[in-house]
Amino acid sequence: MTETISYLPSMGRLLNTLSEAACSLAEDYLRPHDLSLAQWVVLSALWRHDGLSVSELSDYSGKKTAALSRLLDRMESKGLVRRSAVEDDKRSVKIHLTEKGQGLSHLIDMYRYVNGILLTDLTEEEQKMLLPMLERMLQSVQTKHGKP
Amino acid sequence: MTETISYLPSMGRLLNTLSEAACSLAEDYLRPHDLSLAQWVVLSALWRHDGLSVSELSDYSGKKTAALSRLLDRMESKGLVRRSAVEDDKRSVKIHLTEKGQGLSHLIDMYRYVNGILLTDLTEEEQKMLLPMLERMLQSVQTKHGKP
DNA sequence: TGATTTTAGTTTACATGTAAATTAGATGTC
DNA sequence: GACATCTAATTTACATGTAAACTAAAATCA
Repeated sequence: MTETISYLPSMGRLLNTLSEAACSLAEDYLRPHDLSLAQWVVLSALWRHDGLSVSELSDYSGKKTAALSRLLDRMESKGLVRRSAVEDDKRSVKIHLTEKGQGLSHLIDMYRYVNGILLTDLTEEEQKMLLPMLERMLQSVQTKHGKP
Repeated sequence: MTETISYLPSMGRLLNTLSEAACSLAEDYLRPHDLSLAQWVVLSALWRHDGLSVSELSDYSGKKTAALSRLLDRMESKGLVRRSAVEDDKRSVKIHLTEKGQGLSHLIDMYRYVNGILLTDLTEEEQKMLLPMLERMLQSVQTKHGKP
């Protein structure tokens, strides 16, 4: 590799790179605990509110139920969660933490670690502005995609 | 689903959601042209500078060569690009656009479409601040991950 | 020059995401 | 009550990303 190729600033590209870097940081943090970020997201929902259904987990995590199905398979065979039937509705499945899953609940603060690093070099003022800006951007995009 | 579950604001989560939403928008844009975003990223490098090696493509796109190898397989069988040997270095492989690949070069401006939507609801002033803020965040994260 | 180390690319194994089809169980309407 | 429709979850097929092993070729160096 000799020269770096310059390209026009793409906000999407930057957001994507930044997001992936933040995810890598989270994965680094979780790796010693043999947990993936995807699994952490599920656990973080259950730590706050055990016994959610798959659909509720989907709403919370933004993952499709198809993705969750398989993810939960792995988490179940790792002994992190347990599926249970619902009396009233035989289609529905509730997900419960096992002791092992509950035992990792101190990791609920992982995102603070990532937050801290992300915001290291921003002034107080910038930090205050950032969240609403990102939320407005998300709104704009979601309006164009799926929820118009 | 009855109640929405509230959770503390995680910058990583927000960035991730935003990034994924922006990617979905890009995929929507590209779908009619039978192109994935990953493929577009490769093509966008080649449109600017045809005949890059796999390593150079990796540097440009941020993708690992392992990921590129298979991606290029698919793009090759779709007739978008062509691999060619390098005289001086038999290990190296250069990637060239085919006519079909070249013919899609008007899509190089796709990211402007996404940029436009992302920035719709930000003031001029906010837009000016955003890029440097995101770049500083990226710097902070990369310092902690892999490039310290 | 011959052995060792680096480098470029590929391959393999696995985790994850999406879309579309499938299954089983509710619901609604006549 | 019977049939049509909707819903919850799963399954399947496929694209993509990572890490680690592998291959072949170049570069280093003793």
